[in-house]
Amino acid sequence: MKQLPLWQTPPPLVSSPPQKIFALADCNNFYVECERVFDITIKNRPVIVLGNGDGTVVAASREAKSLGITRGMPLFQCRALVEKYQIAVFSSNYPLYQDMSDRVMRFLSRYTPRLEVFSIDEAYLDFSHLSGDLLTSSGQRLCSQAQQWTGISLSLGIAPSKVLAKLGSELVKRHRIRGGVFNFVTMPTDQIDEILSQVLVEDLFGIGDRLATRLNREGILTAYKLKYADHVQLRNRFGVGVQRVALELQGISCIPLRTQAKPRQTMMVSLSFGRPIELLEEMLEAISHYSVRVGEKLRQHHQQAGGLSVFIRTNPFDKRVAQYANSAQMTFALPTSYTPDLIRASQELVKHIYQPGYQFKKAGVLVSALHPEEVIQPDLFGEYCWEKEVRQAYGMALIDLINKRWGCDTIFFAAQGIQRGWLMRQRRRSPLYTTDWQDVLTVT
DNA sequence: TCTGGGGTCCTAGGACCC
DNA sequence: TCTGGGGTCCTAGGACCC
Repeated sequence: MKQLPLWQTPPPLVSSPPQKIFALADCNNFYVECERVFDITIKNRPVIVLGNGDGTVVAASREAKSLGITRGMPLFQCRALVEKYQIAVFSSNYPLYQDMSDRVMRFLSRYTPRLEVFSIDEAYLDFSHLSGDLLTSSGQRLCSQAQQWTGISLSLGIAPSKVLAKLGSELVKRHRIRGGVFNFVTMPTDQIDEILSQVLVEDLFGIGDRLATRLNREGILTAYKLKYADHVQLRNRFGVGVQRVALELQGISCIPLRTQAKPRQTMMVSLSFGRPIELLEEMLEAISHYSVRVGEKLRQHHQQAGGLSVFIRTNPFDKRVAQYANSAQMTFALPTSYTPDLIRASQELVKHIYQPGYQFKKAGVLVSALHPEEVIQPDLFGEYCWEKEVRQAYGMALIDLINKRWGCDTIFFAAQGIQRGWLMRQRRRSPLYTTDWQDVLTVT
């Protein structure tokens, strides 16, 4: 007879576990609002913010959206609108946005210690400790205080799952709900279903264009249809992601709150050039320049890279020129964040994939297999040398310090080039109001 | 003339091992 | 002559997110 183990699995809980409650705090038109906090002349004007290289719109104010401008639209397509309606145009100012984001997140963390910073302008909060009748009022207080303390307005969705919470915050924006809160938790099921039947699947978090098209072909057009579709079928035909979304729509939480930031697995610097590059020499400069940026990022996060890859490509939108794209990767014998190592590696890789006669528009350097820098894994063949490691780390720290104090590229590597005619454009960036003493606003 | 940058997760397929 | 099956790891590519 089979012997029972000494320990027994505890019997299942009779009562169901306490309900989880998520709140998604989403900053409204975040980049635009960041600009508006420091420039009152654009409070009521339409505003757009352009992506790196000033090529496309990455954020648009409500006024700009109502004129027909959408996220992702190339600037040249809306230039006429910009002039006609005197739209204020900004290059993106990431140091400013990141700093404002940090302020918002610090503010949110006063409301709950269990907070997941999901993106630069969104965070999930654990609201499970609040009783049902307090959810909406607490949320409203949070929104008005955020506006007051940080200058940024929020949309808050409260629900038993992340997908529903996200949808709630979208509904706040779509219907301009006063108080800034949409609460699914205390809502009866038939009312939720009524709302879900008016939401298209492509508007759900986790369902992009491709999946939406495939789901539509199967007759699943609305969130309501997805919620009540057969899970096993969903999983087999569309993957586990879609199944999870369906369960989350039922209020069954499948995507947990991640309060501990997962260490990054990759880091990338990839930018379009201000003008196309043809010469290998220029490509080597650009790729070296990107490698320097990657090195700074690695050291800032106290990480070292075990692998590195580079890619180069022509402009896929330009049908008149010959197209070419390629990438190459390598592994370091020892993980490194030492810039000369990164430059050497990426230059070697680029030499392998570069082809003359093409007009290159974009390139990138990606580091992978990241390790925390304090973990050292000496290699089998004794290449590791502690003194050398310390000397290199010291050198890099010094360069980083100087560049931080006196400005980016006060000290730079010759490989980065001096003219840098290929650098991306960024003509309309606002001042670094919060991260550079020289740009602090003065009131007179 | 001019079309973003930086990530994550999942899946399928191949290599390898026992 | 007959030549397995299952697990794990890695990688590339696809899909998604903001």
